[in-house]
Amino acid sequence: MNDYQLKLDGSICFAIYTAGHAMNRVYKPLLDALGLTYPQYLVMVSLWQEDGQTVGGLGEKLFLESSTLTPLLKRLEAAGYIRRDRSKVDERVVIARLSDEGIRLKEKAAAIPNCIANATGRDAAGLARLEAEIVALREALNKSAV
Amino acid sequence: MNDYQLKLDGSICFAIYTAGHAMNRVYKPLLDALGLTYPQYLVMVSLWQEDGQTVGGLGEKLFLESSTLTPLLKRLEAAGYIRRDRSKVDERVVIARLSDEGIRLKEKAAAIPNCIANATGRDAAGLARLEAEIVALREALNKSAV
DNA sequence: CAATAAATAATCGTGCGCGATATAAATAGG
DNA sequence: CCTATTTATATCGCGCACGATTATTTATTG
Repeated sequence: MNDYQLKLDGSICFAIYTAGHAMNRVYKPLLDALGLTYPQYLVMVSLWQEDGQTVGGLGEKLFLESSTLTPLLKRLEAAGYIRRDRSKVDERVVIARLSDEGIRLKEKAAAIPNCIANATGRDAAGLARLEAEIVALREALNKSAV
Repeated sequence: MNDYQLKLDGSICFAIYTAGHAMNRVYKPLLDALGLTYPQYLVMVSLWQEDGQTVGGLGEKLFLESSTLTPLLKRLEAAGYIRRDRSKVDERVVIARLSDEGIRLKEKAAAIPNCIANATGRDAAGLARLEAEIVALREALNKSAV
């Protein structure tokens, strides 16, 4: 029962891979205006939802390692959007907090989700349904990976 | 009508972004056994379907730039899986061809699509339907991007 | 047919993204 | 307490991935 062939078309993984690139191309001009990359934008969104998160906490939410986040957070700090402070309670922990400029940036970013939604050409219900399916796929893959 | 908020959950882009990472984690051990990365695997799959493709042709299929493909193809060549030759007809063009070892590698890779399909926990029909939706999303995004 | 434009790869710089490893702090055990 | 282990972040090396630029070849045009 070797049903699945070595092909690009018909491969859900290739579809996700290329959809991710396509998505980045849509975000790029919008994020350039804010001086952010997409992963940096994700960190900012996470901090706008809940300020003062640890590196590990952000990593769990965004599925990223400290080896990715540490330099990224340093760049956000250099850009003036966040501060990075060691926790007083536990000196191992680093906490990322929004700066005033980082807080102000939220308003400039507010229009982005609608721009992206428009670019997909789908209505809210269709997007929500598809998003739920992709999240379910992600969860299945994450469970399967040892 | 500012319906869409700055949140991670509910964002189809974040879902795709993280699903791509999850997918990579599943592929990694399978591809490590072949000495390939996922983008390298995509090039090999493309060449197994049609040997002797130009850099530009591969770029169109895989949605990648020459600045990504050139070094990647050089690594595949260094690994002994392909050769890179200038076209005799048009000296601007570089053609990637499978080596004997590259041809043999296809058999070792044959089981991978089934492994991945199993990891998704979905049946063939469900995967095909979801893949079609993600491809449609990709096309919509690519059209929207100027 | 020579000057110009277009096409094709390649190069360079920047920023992910991860695995492996290191460093330092906190906790556990004897 | 004092050592051993665990935890949290940081560092390093490698491979994408892209935009901007360059080099070379081919096609076009006056």
